[in-house]
Amino acid sequence: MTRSERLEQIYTIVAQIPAGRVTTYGRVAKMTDGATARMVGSAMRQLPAGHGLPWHRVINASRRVTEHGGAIDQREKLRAEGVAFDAKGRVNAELLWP
DNA sequence: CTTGTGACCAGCA
DNA sequence: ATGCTGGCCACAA
Repeated sequence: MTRSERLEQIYTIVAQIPAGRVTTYGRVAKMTDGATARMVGSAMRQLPAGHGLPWHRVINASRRVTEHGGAIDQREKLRAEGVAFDAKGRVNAELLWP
């Protein structure tokens, strides 16, 4: 597997996450062939503008939004899609996409 | 619930 | 080549 092939896999998988659902870095990584969770995070970080990918539907394994530059926007986008956060900032486990 | 530790691997200085 | 750093994860304690 080359680096760009894994990137494509990551993009393809993220693009398949339905609106109003979320998944985790590790889950995306498992669906690819050889990518690690860190690479998924790195891929999301380097996304160009206007990519059209629902990057905001990717959260961490504890069902929280990881602290980073666009975390506020991420929560807002999810909320706009109907993803509810509880008082501790966690999303409902039933919203997880396999 | 919280921390700490080890594993993972692509970039970059 | 080496060393450090990441939108992380699983598994302790």
